[in-house]
Amino acid sequence: MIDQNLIIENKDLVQKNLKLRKKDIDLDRIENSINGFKKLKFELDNLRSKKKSSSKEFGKKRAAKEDVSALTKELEALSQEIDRTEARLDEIQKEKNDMLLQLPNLIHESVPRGAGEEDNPVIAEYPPASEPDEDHPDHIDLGEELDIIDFTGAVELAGSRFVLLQGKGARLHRAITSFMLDMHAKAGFLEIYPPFLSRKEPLEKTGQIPDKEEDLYKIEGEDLYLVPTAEVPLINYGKYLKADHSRLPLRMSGFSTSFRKEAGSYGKDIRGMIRVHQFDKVELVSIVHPDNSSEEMEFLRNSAENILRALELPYRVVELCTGDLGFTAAKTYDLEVWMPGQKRYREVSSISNTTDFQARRMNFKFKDIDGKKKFVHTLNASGLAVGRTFIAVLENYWNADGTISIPQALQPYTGFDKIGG
RNA sequence: GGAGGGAUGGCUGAGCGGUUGAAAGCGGCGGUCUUGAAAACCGUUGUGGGGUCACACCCACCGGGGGUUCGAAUCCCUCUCCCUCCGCCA
Repeated sequence: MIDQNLIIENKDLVQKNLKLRKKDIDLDRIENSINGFKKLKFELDNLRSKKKSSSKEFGKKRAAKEDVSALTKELEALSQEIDRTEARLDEIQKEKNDMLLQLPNLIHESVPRGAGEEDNPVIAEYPPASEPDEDHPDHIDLGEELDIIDFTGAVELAGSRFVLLQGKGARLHRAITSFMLDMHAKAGFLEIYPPFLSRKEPLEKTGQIPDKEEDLYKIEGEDLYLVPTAEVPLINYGKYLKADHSRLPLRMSGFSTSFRKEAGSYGKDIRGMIRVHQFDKVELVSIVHPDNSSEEMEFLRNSAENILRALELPYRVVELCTGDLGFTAAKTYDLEVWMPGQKRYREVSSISNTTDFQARRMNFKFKDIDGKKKFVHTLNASGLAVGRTFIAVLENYWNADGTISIPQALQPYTGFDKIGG
């Protein structure tokens, strides 16, 4: 949520932002709604004030055994008027809040202009040493040949867009998770193992609801959803920890299996384990002083890149342009790993600064050194998506003899240095 | 699953129909004292909204929602969550 006063005081800025995001939202309507709300709130407060003092007077009069019938009538009438005004205010407030929740975050001024994905500039590139081989096998071929991925078995159990790993495949996948968590722990992130189910409220606070509600799995008959990312429990947990300036930045790493319906991506990446309903991800989250969020974003980016560097995987860094930026983000970098089997780069991490957008939604403030309460800034980064990293290892470490080498850094975790052969 | 008990400010915990936004203690902040610190003493200290250049001031909030009443933290209903005991269980 953005500051509602911005709509009144700096409507041009908000309007420009919407234009950059190609969103068509009627700001005048929101402005009217805000003003209407304020006016009615003022009226209501005055009525309540009157009632309060009259009620006190009533108490005194009755104690003094004075006649109270005129006052009773007056108060009854006042109460009725207050009820009516409250009802109207509730309505207008709900309407106002609904509209405000539809507004995306303000874009950071450093973000490049562009219409969509195709305009995202590549800002750093560490390409593979050699040219891609035309008939390089992909993870689907490799997984089946080496008997470490069973796609049809997974379909039998859970349907399409699920995957089942076995033997060394399952162990490599687990090793990647442990490796990542250890790296981040060494860098000072507080490791968190969160619940994989979440009540609705935390999802609203971090902005998945309503923006991405159709992508969430809901537990029938209960107020519980499967989390689409550990960002939800981690950021919300950050607030629970009650930050003050001496504890910032608060850096957490969290593992969670993530569940997404992938609604709206029918036909996209249907083969393989690139886009599945259930995937593991190590997430990084920072809660910081508002002055430091840009700097922190670079720190998170570096933390995520460290994993790719340690695994010696080719990758590039892309910055999302204005037209491709997510709802809550002021600025986003994507890390894309090279997948020689697909002959293209694929996203393994998304690093976003959501500035005070989530903080406002959840009323997440900290006590600054001057004693004032201010909104924190929140950031999140994948560090990294485990399944896609697994794919990248298979495809990049494939040898011409059909085997797959294990990256040096992972060998202490897998206990073997090779799959197949 | 069965039987009870509870939810009050950063924390502990009083209040159980009117002047209580809420005692007291702890913690936090400021000060006196001290070479410095501790202790002691004095003062101060909830959140959100409206309002203001900033104050002042006004309103709301005692787990959520609803009700009774002129008036509710206090009474009634309901939901949620937590705790204790028993059963079951990775």
